[in-house]
This record gives sequence, C-alpha cells and structure tokens, in this order.
Amino acid sequence: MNPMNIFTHYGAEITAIAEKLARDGKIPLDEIPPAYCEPPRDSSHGELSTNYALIMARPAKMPPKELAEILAKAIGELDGIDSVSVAGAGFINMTLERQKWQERITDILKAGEKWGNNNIGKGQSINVEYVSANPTGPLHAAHARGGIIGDSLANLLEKSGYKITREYYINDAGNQVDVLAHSVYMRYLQLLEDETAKVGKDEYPSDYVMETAKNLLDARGRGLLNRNLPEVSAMFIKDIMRKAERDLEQSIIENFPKNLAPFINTILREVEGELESSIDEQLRDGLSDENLAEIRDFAIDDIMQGIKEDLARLNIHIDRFSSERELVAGGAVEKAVDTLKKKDLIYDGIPKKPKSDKAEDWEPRKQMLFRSTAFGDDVDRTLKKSDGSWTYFATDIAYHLDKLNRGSDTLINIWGADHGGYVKRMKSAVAALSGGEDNLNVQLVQLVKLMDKGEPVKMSKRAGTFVALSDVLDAVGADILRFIMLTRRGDQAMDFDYAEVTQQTRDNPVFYVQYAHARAHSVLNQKPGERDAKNLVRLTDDGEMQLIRHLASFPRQVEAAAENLEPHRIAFYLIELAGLFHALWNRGREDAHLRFLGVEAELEDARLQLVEATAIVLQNGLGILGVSAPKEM
RNA sequence: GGUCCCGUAGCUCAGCAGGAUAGAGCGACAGAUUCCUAAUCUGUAGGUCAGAGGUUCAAAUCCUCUCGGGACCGCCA
Repeated sequence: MNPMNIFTHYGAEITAIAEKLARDGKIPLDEIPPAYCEPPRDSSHGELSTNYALIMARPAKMPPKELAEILAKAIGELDGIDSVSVAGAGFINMTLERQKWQERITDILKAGEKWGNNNIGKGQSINVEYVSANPTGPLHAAHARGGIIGDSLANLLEKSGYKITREYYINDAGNQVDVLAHSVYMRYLQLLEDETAKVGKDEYPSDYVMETAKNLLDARGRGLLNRNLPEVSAMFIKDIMRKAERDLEQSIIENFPKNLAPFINTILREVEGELESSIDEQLRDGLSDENLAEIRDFAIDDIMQGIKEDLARLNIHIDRFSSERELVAGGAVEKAVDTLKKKDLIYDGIPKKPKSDKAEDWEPRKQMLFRSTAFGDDVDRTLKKSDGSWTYFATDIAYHLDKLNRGSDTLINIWGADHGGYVKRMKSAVAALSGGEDNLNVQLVQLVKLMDKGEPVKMSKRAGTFVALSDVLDAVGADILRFIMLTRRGDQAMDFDYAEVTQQTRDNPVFYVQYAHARAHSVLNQKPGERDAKNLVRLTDDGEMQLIRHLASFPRQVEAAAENLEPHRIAFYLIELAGLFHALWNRGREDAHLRFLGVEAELEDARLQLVEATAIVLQNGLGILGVSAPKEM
C-alpha cells in the first residue's frame, strides 16, 4: 500500500474487501484480481471510479450491478470515503471526504522532489541504450529524437525505483571508420596544399571532416605525411587523366551527332568515376596502417567530443560510452560465440536468399550461422563473413552479452525505425544468452522527416546534406526541442520543419508549462515563510479541488508512463496541469476573493501551499522530461 | 513475397488497463487586462475514430481482412 498514491491506496483497500467477501462466501471466486481506481473521465461521475465489478462479473457468474452493490456497501465503510454509488453497467463511483484530498498537499510539500516516485522497479537494474550514433559525423536533428526519448525514459524509470545505466554504443570498428579516416587524410593533404588530394565519392565530404583535419594538422603537424612513390604517381596519373578527359569530351561534342553526345558523356563519366576511385584506393594504400590507425583514432575522438558537447547541450546524460573496438579487441566476440556454441546454437550452413530488391548479386555460400529461428526469428543469421571477419550482428551479440554480464536484469534499446528488421534477431540472441528469457526490450522510434518550409530535406552524412543538431539548438534551444519530441508518441512518424520550429517558438506548449511554474514562483516569492497544514481545510473552491485532484494523480501518471515506457504521457499531464493552474489564476483576476494573495490570512496560507505544491509537481514533471523549470520568464 | 509502425476535428496530436456523452493545442469566430506575470483566460463552430467483419454486457482501444501512408528485408553499418 502506498499512502502517497491515493489511487493505489483505495485500489488495495477494495481488493482487500473483495478478498474478505470471497472468504465469507459472498463472492464465489477463488482468485481475486487486484482492483484499480482511476479518475473518471467525466468529473460528474465522482472523483474515483472503478470497473472492478464489471471485470469480476463474468468469472463470478454474478450480474455486475449486484456485485457492484455488494462492493459499494463495504467501500462506504472505508476511511475517507464520502459517498459511493453504482452507475451505468456496474461502475462504482466514489467521492472522498474533502480532507482526504487536502492532505495530499501536505504529502507533496513533504516529499518535495521525491513526489511522484514509486517503487515498481524494486531496485531491478535496467540498461537503457540510446543515441549510439556512428562516430563518423556530428549528431543531426533526427538523432535527437531517440536521444531525448531514451533520456527521459531513463529519468522516468529512475523515478520508478529502477537502477539505471544510461549507455551509448560507439561503432568505432569496421569499414566506415576507415573510410572516415581516409576522408580526413585527404583533407589533411589538401591543407598541405596538395590540390590533387580528393575525397572519393563514397567518402565523407562535409565541412566537419575539414574541421577534424585541421585539428589533426594542429596536433600532429606534417608528421603523417609519409607518402610513398606510388601515391605520388597516382596523383600524377589522375592529373593527366583529367586533362585527357576534357580533350575527349570536347572531341565528342565536335564529332558526334548532338543527340548522342550526352549519352556517351554519361558513360564516360561512369568510367572516370571507376578509375578515380581505383586510384583513390591506391592512395589509401599509400597510407601506412599505423598512420591510418592513428588518424582514425584521432578522428573518432574528435567527432565524439563534438557529439558529447551536443548531448550536454541537449541535457542528455550518458553514464557509459562502450566502444565496439575495445570489445572486439578484448576477444568478446569469440567468447560470445563460444557461449552460443556450447548451447548448440551455431552451425555452418547456407543462409536463405534475401527477398530484398537489392539482392541481385547474392550468391549462396556456406557460413557460420546462429540458430535464431529457435527463438522466433524468420531465418538463421550469419555471424562470420566469407572473408573470415565477424558480421556486425556477431559483435552486437558480444555487446549485449557484455551488458548482461555487467549485471543488468533488463536491456532497453532505443532504435530508429530503420533498424526494425533487426529486432527479432537481436531479441533471439539475447534470449539465447540469458537462458530463454525475453529481457531485451527494443523501443523503435519512428523516423523524423526533416522539412524546411514544407520541403523535405534529404539527410545524408556521406552526401554532406543534413541539419546539424547544433544548428537546431542554436536556433531554438534544448527545452523547445525536447518538448516537441516528447509531445508525441515515439511510434508515430513525425515531420520536423526546421523553419516552422525555429519561428513558432512563442506558442510552443513548453512555454505554457514553464510559464505556469514561473507564475507560481512569482506568487511564492511575495510571501515566503512557514505554512500551516491546519489551514488546508480552507481550500473548498471547485477550481482548487480540481487542481488538487490532478496534483494527487501525478504518482499514478508516473507509474503508468513507466510501465508503458511512454515518457510522452508526462508531457501531456503537465500541459493539463498548467491549464488548470492558469485557469485558476485568471479566475482570481475576475473575482478578487479567489486570488492567492491578499485574501484572509488563513485562506492565503492554504492557497500558497496549493501553489507551492503545483510548483513542485511542475518541476518534478519537467525534470523527468529534462526540461528546465525557470522561476521567472 | 514477408516483417514492423501509423491512419482520430481544416492542421499538429492525446485518448490513461476495453468503460459512461471521443479530447487538447493551433487555425476560424465572439469576448476578458485599474487587480498575484495576457507567453494567460472564457465561450462558439468543427468528428461515419480510414473501411468491412468478428469477440464482448461494453470497441477509437482486442482479433481478421481490405484500402491508404511510412520504415524495412543482405556477408552493409
């Protein structure tokens, strides 16, 4: 029984009543389900309501109304119940003694920042992994969504009695980071006035690569410039090739019929591209492994530093950054595969042909496979590529085993919807590693479609076209961005119009909520001091009671949001709370008797307690969302 | 071919565990400021909850199918 949550309190009381009635043979049931109370949608139906009789009617083989009457009679005897009635098909509606509500104010003031906490987690540990953006470029606006939802979810679960580890997985192994290193190297060469150095078509062209290259030059000077002869020749050949191409193009224009020339030019450009990337390949070979590794590590650090700055600005906290490279180097993949081997879940076989449109070049090959179909996956998945290296999936299994081994009871991953096809196999792997238990929960966050003035913006790191998160933060700040992302469910695709968001700041609901908090504090500032709980009996107005009931339902909201892993519920709760407070405020504008200040001393004292309680709940709620609660605006 | 998400007011979205007459903001319209912060409030208009079946005392909510929108299928990351 939780005295802080009035809904669970009466739910438990009603369950106890039902159990007693069952023992006495008044309800023919062996097993009594738990009862839940909720605020009815329509306040004319009372203050607390339960559909308990409707739920039990069928198993008890009793008419719901009759059952409701029996229960209602006993509920009427409970402490704090003012009136009970049976309505509709068999709802039990209750009204509490006014004092019961007024006492909640004292609860809130006593609990302070702990108000809203619950203990459904019972100290279980959960690892929440979010953002985990590749270290190949700065965060862009779309990354923010998963990060914000993950971070708020972590806050929410922490408030619900779970032990939380907030984690970011850095994909700093594999081909992509080598490509990044090479791109940085090319920029580095350019900075040393080597005009022929060029970033290849599959590499990273954006400005941030140049920034990293500049930092590299500052840190290492010309020390990485050990180009060998083939490399220099490659550049020379490239140069000659370009001149030859220009001549050739000119001659095509002169000698071929006009309608054919574009066609031939297209082919020519394809060939040119192939040649250049082959030459680039050679250039990359001209970079020693040691130097490549050094540049790569430097580039990853440099970019991760920027990412960490962005996260800090977004008020996102990460407890642990896990490195894929370290994991692989430490032999974690082999260990994970061994674990699965011992369970007889690994075999060599030929995977099924994928149904993807892009699988034209697919060929059957014998490979090391994981028996993920044993855990509900569609096909068994490849662990080892034909060249003997591990697949991304294999290292991911190792990573998840690592998370489990560090003592997490449950793993929650916040992934973008584009990884949806990956969920089943990952859940299979975690189930296999943890003895068949389903303790990986993947929350898919639908994609953010970036728009600018109604036009979609194509997001591509490799093409260099993306809206940087830092630009969005410069324009609107973390509070607005966080609130926008949290006032919709994660499983709904959203359009994010850059122009709209940066302009429409004033009617963003975040200000509505923050303003309520600031208003509350402006009142409290005028009359600081001790309050007396005795005076709370003076709160009798409908608007005040409505506000109190909403404040009292905060713990219930936190609990429900945590159980459903839906932080957005808190945002909507706060908007509603702010609305009730603003409405009450404005009634004071029309009727001086309803003002917080300047009324009779005891009443004023009681109202100030109500205002303070409101401020506390607003602050706690905004805290879950990671949004600031300013005392003035 | 298959998997996942979505479809609720003109727009953006909620709808709490299936529950009582489906809600909010924006936009539109009509109002409120000598007075605790008008970044506020009060009111009006606006709905076949995509469609069709099914389960149930009760369906926007659960199940099936259809239509529409999005994401995805691999030895990529």
